[in-house]
Amino acid sequence: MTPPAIRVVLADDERMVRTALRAILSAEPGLEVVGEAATGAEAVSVVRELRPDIVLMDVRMPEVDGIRATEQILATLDEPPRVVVVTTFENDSYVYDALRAGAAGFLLKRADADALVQAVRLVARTDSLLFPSAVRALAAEHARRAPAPPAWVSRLTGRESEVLRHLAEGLTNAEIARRMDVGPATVKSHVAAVLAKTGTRDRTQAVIAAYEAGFLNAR
Amino acid sequence: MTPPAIRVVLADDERMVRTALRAILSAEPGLEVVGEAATGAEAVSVVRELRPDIVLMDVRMPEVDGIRATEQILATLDEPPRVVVVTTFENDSYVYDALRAGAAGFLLKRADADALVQAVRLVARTDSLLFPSAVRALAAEHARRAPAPPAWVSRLTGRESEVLRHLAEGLTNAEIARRMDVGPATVKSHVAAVLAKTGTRDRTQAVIAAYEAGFLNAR
DNA sequence: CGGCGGCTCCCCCGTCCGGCGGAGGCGGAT
DNA sequence: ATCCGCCTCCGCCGGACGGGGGAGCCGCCG
Repeated sequence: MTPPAIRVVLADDERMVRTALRAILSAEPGLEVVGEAATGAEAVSVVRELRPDIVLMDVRMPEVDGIRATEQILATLDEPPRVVVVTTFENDSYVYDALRAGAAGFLLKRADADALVQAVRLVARTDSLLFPSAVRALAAEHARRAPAPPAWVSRLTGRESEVLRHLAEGLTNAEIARRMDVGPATVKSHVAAVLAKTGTRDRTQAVIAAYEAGFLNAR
Repeated sequence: MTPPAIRVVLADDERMVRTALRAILSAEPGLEVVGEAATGAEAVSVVRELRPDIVLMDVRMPEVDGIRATEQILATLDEPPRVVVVTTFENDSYVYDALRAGAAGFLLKRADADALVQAVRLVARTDSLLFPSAVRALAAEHARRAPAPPAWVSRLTGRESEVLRHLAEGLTNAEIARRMDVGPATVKSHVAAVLAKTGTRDRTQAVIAAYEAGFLNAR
């Protein structure tokens, strides 16, 4: 006796993509595409009705995006399906959001058919295991989450950077002077330079700029 | 003609674990365990010599941990193997480090044999795709990475919270007063209260405290 | 009804800060 | 040899800030 088929719902706003996915998955024994959706909202209702085992969810969709749809599905259903988020990737930082939304997997559209099938089977079967280079890209991306370190960062001289770090510790000029073993006047100069280069008007704004720029994480 | 077997190296400091993994993997057609290592350093040299397709790498190992070993392997070899990091999980934030090190996959020790095999095959074959609830746990963990919002957060009154947010925008008291449509004196009072409750001495330190506490993300 | 906490505002005072306009030294690039 | 960037300091000034000590008003709760 064959085990019950893995029931899959496809959510993607492009018909061609759905067709392609359906073709690939339907050709597989043990896999059954039971429904499709073209928007996030539709995905939610379709899933609610059909109760599939797996949802292949595109990130970019009209009305409600894939991430929100995933959230809603996982939040409102008792035994939610495993949601696999699908993306073209490229400039996507969606990966992280997908994770947070509770996605069970992540799939690149350029993955070959074989990998796709394998992935679906895997996700359907287990709640444990592995992830991919896609996520590595995420990690990098996340590290890059200050991808455009504002120009001023590179313009700060060594001393100015030191001063800014100390500012971000909440030190007064006098304290910074002691720590850096220079006169208070010098610190004032450096602070002034930092303010000018960061385009801020006082130490508080400079500290904010430092935080926002991820300046404090850069080692 | 059968395709060449996927060549696997096991790196784990516990012999029993290696034995178990070997037993599982060797039983699979198309998989071949070609080597073992008990330390990170050993793993690096074994991999260098045997050039496997896949390395199952324990995180916790003597001398050099799995993360570093992974880094070294990926950095020093031309065609490095896919490294799958293995962990017992539990309190691990290793996941993230593993990612950064360039691991191609992540595997829980409690994964069943079937999933393990599947995972190895998958990683061997593709460079694309998916990851697991293990990573979801990571995401949660990462989100929880400010698990103890300092006590003062809850003590701030509504107005004080508003003021703190405005401070974190780099506004002066006068500007805050205008935005909140109150007198400057009132803002001074609130600021004083914020400083007292946050245990800081000036607005800059208060802003730092707000950032460190994740106060600004809390909606 | 009497606290009590939160919000609003007041004055005074000393300090810190940031803007302005310098200046000297030093090392590397031109 | 000269210039330029960086680091080091100086004085002066006005305004912003933070501390201290109030005060009146409201709404809630016992």
